[in-house]
Amino acid sequence: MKQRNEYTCPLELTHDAIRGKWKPIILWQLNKGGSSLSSLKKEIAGISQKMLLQQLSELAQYGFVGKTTYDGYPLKVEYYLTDRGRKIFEAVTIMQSVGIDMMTEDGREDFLREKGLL
Amino acid sequence: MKQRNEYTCPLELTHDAIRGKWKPIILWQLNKGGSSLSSLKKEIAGISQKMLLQQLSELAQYGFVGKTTYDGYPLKVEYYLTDRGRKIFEAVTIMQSVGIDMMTEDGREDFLREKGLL
DNA sequence: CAGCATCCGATCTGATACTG
DNA sequence: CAGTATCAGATCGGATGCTG
Repeated sequence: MKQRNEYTCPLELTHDAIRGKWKPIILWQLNKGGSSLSSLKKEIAGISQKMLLQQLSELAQYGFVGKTTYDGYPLKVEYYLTDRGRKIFEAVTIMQSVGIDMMTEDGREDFLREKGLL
Repeated sequence: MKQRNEYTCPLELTHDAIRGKWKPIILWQLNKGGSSLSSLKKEIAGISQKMLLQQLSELAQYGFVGKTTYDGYPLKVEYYLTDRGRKIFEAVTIMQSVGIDMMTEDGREDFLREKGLL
């Protein structure tokens, strides 16, 4: 993910931080509890391992996600939301609720049909 | 802005809706009150007219932004936040606060310096 | 002042194959 | 199971010039 060279306000920074296609869903899943790479992959339909790892590491860079690696075989790793991750998750919650709003609003059937939601 | 062909959850829909580089800042500005194209352009440093118009119209498609056109010359148009826009703005507020968090947290100077924030 | 069209380089994403 | 590398197509964003 490319970031700006310069930020004029904090909002831009956070926006960059959750820009990726899968980030909100990853945060959503992680909020349910720590998870391994493979479980996340199962839970998030359509994501590739590359994308999952890439976006996880970006979320980690911004301090939204933490990671615990356990020794031994088979390899085991757990990803989890940090405090900051839980805070940004509040925004994700609002997004979810607005999304439900859009999906259920009357008079927008065409719009939704277009998007494959109906 | 390209959207998915199919959504598996409302969250994805909303995420797509605010994905663009300038959308959160536009929402932020509009929350201060209705505004014309040219004022927005002045208020948002670095945005081009094309991007501004494009993202405004996408925000309008999702029902976050409304638009009033007045007759006569010179042309006059006012963009404003809808109710739904004000709701998604709550998420933007959280993003702003998390951004401030990241900017002011101790021990991350290097990270922030990298991003041109210090 | 508001808005549209086009061209082009920068980025993002996904598929695939490979390593510890 | 976890993670990395690479390559190609799709998308995005910015500059510029034109219209009502």
